[in-house]
Amino acid sequence: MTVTERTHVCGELLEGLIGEKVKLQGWVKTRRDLGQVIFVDLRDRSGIVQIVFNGENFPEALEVAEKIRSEYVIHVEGTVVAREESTVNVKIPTGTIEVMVDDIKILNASKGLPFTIDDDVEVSEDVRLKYRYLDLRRPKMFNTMQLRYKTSKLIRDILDEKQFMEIETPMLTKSTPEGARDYLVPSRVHHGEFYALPQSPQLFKQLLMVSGFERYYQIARCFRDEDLRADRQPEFTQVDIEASFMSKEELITMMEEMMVRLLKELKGVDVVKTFPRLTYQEAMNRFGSDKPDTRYGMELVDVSEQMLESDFKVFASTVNNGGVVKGICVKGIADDYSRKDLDGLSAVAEIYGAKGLAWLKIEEGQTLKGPIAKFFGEESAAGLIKSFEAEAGDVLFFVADKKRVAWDALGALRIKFAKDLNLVDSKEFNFLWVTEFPLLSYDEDAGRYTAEHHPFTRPLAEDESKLDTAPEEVRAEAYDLVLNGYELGGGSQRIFERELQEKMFKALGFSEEEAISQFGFLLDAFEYGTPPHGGIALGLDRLVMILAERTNLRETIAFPKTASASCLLTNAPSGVSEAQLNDLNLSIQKKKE
RNA sequence: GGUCCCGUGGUGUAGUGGUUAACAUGCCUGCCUGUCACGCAGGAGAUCGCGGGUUCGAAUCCCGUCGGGACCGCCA
Repeated sequence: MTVTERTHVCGELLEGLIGEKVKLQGWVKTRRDLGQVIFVDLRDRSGIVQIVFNGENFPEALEVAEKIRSEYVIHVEGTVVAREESTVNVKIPTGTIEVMVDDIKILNASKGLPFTIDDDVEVSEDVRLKYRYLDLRRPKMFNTMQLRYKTSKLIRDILDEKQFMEIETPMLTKSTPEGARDYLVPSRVHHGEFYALPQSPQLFKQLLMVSGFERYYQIARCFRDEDLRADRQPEFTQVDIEASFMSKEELITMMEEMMVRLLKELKGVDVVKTFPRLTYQEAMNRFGSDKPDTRYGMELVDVSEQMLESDFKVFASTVNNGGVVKGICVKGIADDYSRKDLDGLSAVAEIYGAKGLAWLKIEEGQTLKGPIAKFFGEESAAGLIKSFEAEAGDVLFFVADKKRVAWDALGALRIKFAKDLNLVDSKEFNFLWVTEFPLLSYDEDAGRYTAEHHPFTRPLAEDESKLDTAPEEVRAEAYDLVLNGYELGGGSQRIFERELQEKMFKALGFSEEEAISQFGFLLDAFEYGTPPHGGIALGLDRLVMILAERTNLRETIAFPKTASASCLLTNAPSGVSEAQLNDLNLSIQKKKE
């Protein structure tokens, strides 16, 4: 037979076509061989249709059909026929019809598969990644990739409506200090010199503002050579946005509108039009996180005051030495957690540097139970119960330590309980903004201040004067967009005056020469009429991950890296030839022991 | 750099000191004209990631190593 193009796709074949001759191409999903009749579920991107080979009518076609196996790609020609009522398959949309095949050609055979192409089959992730091209055949993966495409398409449409222009920026760019470790690319032309892959298009997008584009965006690939996490890949995609003459409020409103539309059009979910805002301090104090998940309660309560006079010396002395005592109340778990279970939770707190995790069970009649209960008299027990709004059956957990440790440990414990107790509704989408981040934080190892966001972030106007005197008190005009406990994106108003930018570099411990050699081009640009500007960058992979209700970034990336940053499909990274190294004047040192 | 979990036919699991290494599914062969996770009968397929140690004896215990995963550090 001569193979010509297909006339229809599998998922579209409906009753209206009964009696018509059709040509189909696709993959064999399953084959059911009953001897003189063979049924095949033929799959293409659009769906599945049952095709039938009947030895009575078309013995030659049946003979070929006997040879086909799962995932063979075939071309078939036949007639659409209605199924008898008793043989209708209600599980598939095309279940009322089938195609009686009169001719078939095998276009490409398939070896035995490493795993079945089916959403319900559990396969370990290393096998999936090695055969990613087969993994992506699974409908769930196809749907996620489609969701990703629809997300970026909709974002482009929205930004286009608002007069934003997508402009590409270099992938081979300059390595700069600050921030994450760079991926370096050696230069062949310039002996001993390197490009860096961009950690973000930050500097270029600011320069585009100087150039007068006013509204820029880019769906940009970014690279950071740091260790991976479930929600962190070494290369990832940012929706990078920058606008001139746009206030923080205008930008926030625009982003809120964008998120509302994404949720509505992609998930059919209505979310509140104005997102709650928390200052950094408030987020940390209430949730122990700068990206809090507000779909559940268990907020942190500070009981430092109450513990000043406590008989429990560990708590009292911590507060007297400038530390804090903070706690959370977990509702109704007293009967389900044994003393051993509760003691075991200390390990969670200890990861974050806490020396321990104290707990108290609340019993009927406002009494406390637990190893430290004896330190709390009737009055202080009542005080604690009131502070936590606790009831009988609840358990209180306390961390007494430096503020940072108490935040981190209790914040993590809160997340753990939400997960263990199944308090999280994956159909709920809670956006919020976190504002007033500290501009700088002191890095003990480096012995200097580093930028909390990045060195181009504008300090809040009222804090600007403290840049020289009390750098750690300066707040940034920055805003993080948080969704369900994930940092979706971060943005800020930028410094656009040379003088202020120089001041900022100075606060970061740069000498004048260093600032000029690293960022001189930016400082120079700021002297040629730079508009006030600001912007934001959204993590597209994370956004899609949450929309797809997944908890792992690899599920939203077609060809992701493993936790050790390798690609199991291509085996990258890998060695290169001597000739390649010679071109670059590079040699490989022995590994340090 | 660190802590923890996992590694057993193609795939997913069971087996925690002596088993013929079990089960499901997939694969192969045969039979079957209405199946749709087809069914029935039979068959092949695993030196238990790798190396070393303990032991009369190791898939099982110990050490190392490699690979996968989660987290801490790191991630402007």
